[in-house]
Amino acid sequence: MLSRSIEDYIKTVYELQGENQRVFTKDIARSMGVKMPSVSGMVKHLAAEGYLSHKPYKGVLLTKRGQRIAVDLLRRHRLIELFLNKTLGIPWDEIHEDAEVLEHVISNKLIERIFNFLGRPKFDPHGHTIPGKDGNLPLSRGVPLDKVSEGETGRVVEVSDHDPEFLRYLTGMKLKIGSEVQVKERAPFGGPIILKVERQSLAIGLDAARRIRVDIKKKVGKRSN
Amino acid sequence: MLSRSIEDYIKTVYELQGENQRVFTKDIARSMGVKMPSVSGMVKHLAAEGYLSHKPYKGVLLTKRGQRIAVDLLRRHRLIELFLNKTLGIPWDEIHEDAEVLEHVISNKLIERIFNFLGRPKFDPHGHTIPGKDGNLPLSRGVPLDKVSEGETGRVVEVSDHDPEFLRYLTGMKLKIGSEVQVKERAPFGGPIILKVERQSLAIGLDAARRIRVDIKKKVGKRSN
DNA sequence: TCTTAAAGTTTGCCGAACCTAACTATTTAA
DNA sequence: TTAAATAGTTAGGTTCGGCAAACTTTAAGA
Repeated sequence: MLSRSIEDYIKTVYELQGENQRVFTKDIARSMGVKMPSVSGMVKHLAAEGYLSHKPYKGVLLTKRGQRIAVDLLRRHRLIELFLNKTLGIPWDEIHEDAEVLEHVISNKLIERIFNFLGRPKFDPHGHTIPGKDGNLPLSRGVPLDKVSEGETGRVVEVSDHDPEFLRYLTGMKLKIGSEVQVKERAPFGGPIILKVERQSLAIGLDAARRIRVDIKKKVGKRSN
Repeated sequence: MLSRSIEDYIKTVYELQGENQRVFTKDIARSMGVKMPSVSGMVKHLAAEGYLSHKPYKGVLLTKRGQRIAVDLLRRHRLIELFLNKTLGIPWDEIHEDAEVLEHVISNKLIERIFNFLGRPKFDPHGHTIPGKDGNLPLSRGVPLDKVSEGETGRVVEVSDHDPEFLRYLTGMKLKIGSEVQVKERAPFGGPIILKVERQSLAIGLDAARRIRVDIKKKVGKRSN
């Protein structure tokens, strides 16, 4: 049985490493709220156990074994979020912290019961894909909103879940999974993106737009490319 | 924040102390699966923190403060059991171990949400009363089945939840909360009790009978006492 | 190139919660 | 009443996960 702490380190590296970029001691320390020597020590341990590879002074990279643990945690996390949301009606900006704790302690048996109870779902309340029991993580749908060109219309399919403040901001603007949005205007020099949502006009910052993924609606009656 | 370990010690003392009898090092050690020196050490710590009083060589007793923590845990435990049973349909012989872990990590906010979701229930799936948020523990209903006289009829209202084997034994005999039972015969010298359940005759050992509480049905047309 | 700032590591320490071994108090029974 | 058995405690050690202080490596700029 892996300790809570070890699981958290692996998870943090997974989140920071993005598209397989090396992850540095300082970033792990900042993200976990511990000091660098603690990270150095744990990294050495995790490397010895084969969860990640470590080039001293050059950062770490998860091994297959480490990846698998991180993806399993992600499965747990997302199923727990969906479960809390569906049963207790806990809003999407409040489920993350509870799931953060529960993902480490809920038994596999319970997770599979939850999975079946929820009807073997594909997405969590933020629209994130739910990894399979086999460790397979389906690709995200859609594209980041900040990549969408003027005039295009799409449906919100996924939003970043780490910052509750951001989720409340979305809620305040009536943006949710499934909302239809049209990009009316993209201000230059990193300026806001002007959206049309439910006949309302709405300005949204670039940082926020990057955290929203939309499925572009194919224009009918016009061929693209 | 109390550690998992501290909460478990307090809970164990609570369970062992019954009607305010002193609890001994050996019993705590056996019940928790640790060695006696670990208990001595922790007891000293818990006494210093005011959770229990300790007379060396003479056992411990929870203080008001300790009692309160134990009862809060009991509330959490029972609400979690009921929640898992109601939502996921987990049978009564399997909910205990999950609840055992979850009671330590689920936030108060989540517990109160669960409480409301369940309709502010009074009993868990084993018929145990659920303590209030204020630390008030309602009395158990009914009387132990081994105290019921021959000829009397009652309804099962509560069963002990610690031994899954026992719960499966009850399930196998179609005994559940709400079952109507009549004591047909009580064998002498600690022999079995013969019950009538759903027109079936059924022999049940004294140890089992002690773990079942029934609400005696007042005989109509006859005055008692 | 050389110096300095930043990042990373090593060393040695701490507290929590466990352990074994050795010692002490209490209870029991000869 | 006293010896042995049982229960409890103390002393000292381990592992885990964290820390500060001191040192090393790498990167950046003069």
